[in-house]
Amino acid sequence: MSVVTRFAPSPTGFLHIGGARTALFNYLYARRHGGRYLLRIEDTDKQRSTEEAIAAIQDGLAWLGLEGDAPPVFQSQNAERHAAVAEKLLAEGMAYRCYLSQEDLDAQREACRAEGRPVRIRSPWRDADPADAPADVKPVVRVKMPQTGETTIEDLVQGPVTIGHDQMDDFILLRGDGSPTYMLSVVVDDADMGVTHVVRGDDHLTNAFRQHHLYQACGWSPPAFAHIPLIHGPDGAKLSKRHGALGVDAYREMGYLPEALKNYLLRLGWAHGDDEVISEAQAIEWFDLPQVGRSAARFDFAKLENLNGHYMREADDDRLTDLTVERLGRDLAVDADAVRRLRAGMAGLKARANTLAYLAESARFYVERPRFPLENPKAAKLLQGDGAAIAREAGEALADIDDWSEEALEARLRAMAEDKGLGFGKVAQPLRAAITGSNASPGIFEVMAILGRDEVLARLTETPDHE
RNA sequence: GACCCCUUCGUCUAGUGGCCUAGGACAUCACCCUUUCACGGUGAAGACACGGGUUCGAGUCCCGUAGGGGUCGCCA
Repeated sequence: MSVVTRFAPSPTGFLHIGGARTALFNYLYARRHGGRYLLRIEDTDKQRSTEEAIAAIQDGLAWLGLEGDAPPVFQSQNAERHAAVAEKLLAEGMAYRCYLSQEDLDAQREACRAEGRPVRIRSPWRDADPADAPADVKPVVRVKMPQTGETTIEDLVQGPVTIGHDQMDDFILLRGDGSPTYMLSVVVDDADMGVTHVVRGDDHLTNAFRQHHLYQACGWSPPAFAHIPLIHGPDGAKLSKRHGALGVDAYREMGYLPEALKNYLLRLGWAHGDDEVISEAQAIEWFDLPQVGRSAARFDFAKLENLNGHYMREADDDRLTDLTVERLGRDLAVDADAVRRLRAGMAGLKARANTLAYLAESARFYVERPRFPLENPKAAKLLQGDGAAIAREAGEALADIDDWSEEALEARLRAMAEDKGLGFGKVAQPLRAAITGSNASPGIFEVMAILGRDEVLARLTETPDHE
C-alpha cells in the first residue's frame, strides 16, 4: 500500500510555525516512502474561516516548497458527503438523534466536575424511543461509542496509548442545523482521500480515539497515527503570540531563508546522529516517524539564526543580490550600477550576515552614501579626534593612484600608515566609517575597489569632523 | 478536577543494559587568525528531575514522587 499523508490546516489565521513543521513532516514522510502528500483546507467553520487566511497559508507553504502534490481539497465542499455518512450510520443504528438542550449539557458537565468524574456527556436518547422526541427541538446526531473496555492506538511517535471507553462520550457528528462537525469531516475526507498516515500535532491525540472508532463504525480501516509534540516558547509554555507564534511570513520578513527554516524545524524534535546541517535530499532519505521525539521542544531564535547564516553563505550570489535589491528597493532607488556593485560585493557581504535583513542593511552603503553625522555610535566614534582628518588625508593620498586595484590601494594605505607611525587599524577604521558609515564591513580594499575611484574619493574628502 | 503524554548541559539533541570518564550543535567565556565585523581554529564551563527497585552492571528496564505539557465545545 502506497503512503498518503496530508496537511490539514484550518484557515483561521496565518500558517504558524508549528503548522509548518507538521506540513514538513508529512511531506518528508510521504517522499521518504515514495507516496503522496496532500493538502486539505479545513474550512467547515464558516464563521472563522477567511479567504485571507487561506491565501496566507498557501503563500507560506509555497515559500517553504511544501505545496501539496494535488490541488487542495476544501472540506466545506464535501459537507453533503459527510452528512450522508452520518445518515448511513443513523440508519444502521451506529448513531442516534439527541435532543438534549444546552442547559442539560451544562448541567451534566457541571455535575461531572463537581463529582471529580471525567467530563462526559451521557445522553438518554442513545437508547430512548425516537417516538418520544420533542417536536420543537432540532436534534444533533451523536455516534454510539463503546461504553466498556478500552482502545489502544499504536501511535507511530507516541507508541501504544490506551484510553478506557469510560473516558469517551458520544460525540456529535451532525449539528442541530445538519452541518457536519470536524470530527466527522476529517474521518470521511481522510478516508476518501486515501490517507494512510495521519501526522499532526499531539493536541489531537485524544481525538484519534474518537476518529479510530468512527472509522470502524463506517466499516473502514483506520490510518496509522503519528502525533508529534507541539513547539513551545522560550519559557516552556505553549507557543503564543507573546513568543514566536508568528506566521511563517514573519520569519520570511525577518530575513530567514526557507531552507534554513526547514532545516531548523526538522531538527526540532528529530535528529540523525550528530548531523546538524541536513539537505532536503538527506532529510528525505533519513526521516522517519519513530525517531521523532516525544517531548515538546522550545523554539530558539539564536540557533535558527546561526543555521540561517550557514545557508546564506552557501546561497547563490545572484539570488542573494535579488533578495537584497528587493529589500533595499523599499526605500531606496537601486539603479543598474548599484545592482552591479551589490552583486560584486555579495561574497564579502554574505559572509558576514546571518539574516537577509542584516545583509540588506549592511549592503546599504553600496547604494547610497552614508549620512553624516553617523547614527552608528561606534562608527561615529571612529571619526572623532583626528579620525575624519585621516580619512580626508587618505582621500588625497589616493587621488593620484594609477591602478585602482585592491593590491595597489592596500600598498598605498599601508605606506601612509607607516609614514604617520600608526598601526594600520588606525587608518583603516576611520576609512571604513567614512566610506561605509559603519564600523563593520567587508574588507576595506574590496569595498573601495567595488565603489570605484570617484565615489571613494568623494566620500573620503567630504568626511566631516565628528564631535 | 479527570484522562493522556513528557522529563540528558541555558536551548536543540546523541544515547535502544556494558563502547558513557555521558558525545555533538547553538548560546556563553578565553585564546588564535585579523584593517573591522563575521567565518574558521583551539580550549573552558555546562546535563542523565528525585526516590525506590530489577540486574554482575541502568542515562538506558519497572514502580512511585515532583515538575511540565495536552485534552475534556453543536471550534478545528
